[in-house]
Amino acid sequence: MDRCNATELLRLKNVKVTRSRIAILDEIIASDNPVNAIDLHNGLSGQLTVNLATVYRMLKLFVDVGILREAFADNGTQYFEMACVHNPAHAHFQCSKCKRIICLSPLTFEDTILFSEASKIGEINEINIKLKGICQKCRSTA
Amino acid sequence: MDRCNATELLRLKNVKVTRSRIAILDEIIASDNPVNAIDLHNGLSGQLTVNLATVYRMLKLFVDVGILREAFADNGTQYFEMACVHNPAHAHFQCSKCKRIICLSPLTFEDTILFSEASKIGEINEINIKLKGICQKCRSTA
DNA sequence: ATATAATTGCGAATAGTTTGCAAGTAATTC
DNA sequence: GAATTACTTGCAAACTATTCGCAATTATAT
Repeated sequence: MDRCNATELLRLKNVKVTRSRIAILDEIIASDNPVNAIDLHNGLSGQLTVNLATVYRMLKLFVDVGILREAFADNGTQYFEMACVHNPAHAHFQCSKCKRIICLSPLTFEDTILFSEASKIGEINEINIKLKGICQKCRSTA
Repeated sequence: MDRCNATELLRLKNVKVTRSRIAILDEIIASDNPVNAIDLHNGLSGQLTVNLATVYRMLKLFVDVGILREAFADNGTQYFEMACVHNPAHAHFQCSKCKRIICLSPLTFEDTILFSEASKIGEINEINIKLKGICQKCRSTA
């Protein structure tokens, strides 16, 4: 799977390139699933440490400049994912039992027909779809 | 628009019928938009007062027994709506500027084709779609 | 009417997130 | 390469939404 380069991406978006930002953004780029602030904060490997408040500030900044999108909220926690060309918009499935998140295939043009009504109401620039249920594993284990 | 009767609904779901529950449920039934705990707490008219913690407990209970569904989360706040026959599942549009929420038309059978992939992953029992953008009003005002 | 079990109010706790401010650091200019 | 400037960061405290324990209250079954 192709991934973005953190430094290039930051530079491209005209935000200052700092050690901390690269470290956090690298984590997000490397993750196959949406991430939250606390995981990112804990997930820092090795010597570098980034304050949790700073992580939150980064997440907000990254969303503002279009590096990230908010994937979904789970139980009052915000999850984010890359908003780059390598990660087109898609729905998420969450198992209510094991809480596991699965990213579904990118939304297709046909899918967006679903939103024709909404496009009459306004200009859509964010689509958020979350499906909840019981995954196969949990179903067979039950 | 047809609406449920709070007392009947509570009885039907086998949960105890109390003054407080009726008051809160009545508010939700009467609302044309998803509601949150604090609005419900503030929205109590007249003499009856229900503790905020109790409102949260009710919301959780009502979701558990299937009276309510979680409509969406906005900025860390949960919004709920009736899950009865009068209010079939539907997507929500939110204007990022004026924050107004608009309920879209009920999801159709065709819409659910979108979820065929997910149904291979597990049994879906909750669908959550939120669209964000700028509504016509805000666009013309800008 | 009484008994029983569930519900509620209250206060305090918790979790996630935001903010102010002083100190630190990246990028710019000389 | 050092000085300047504006942006970033750490820290501690504030804030918001939500949850919890416990004692007092209340709905239903007897």
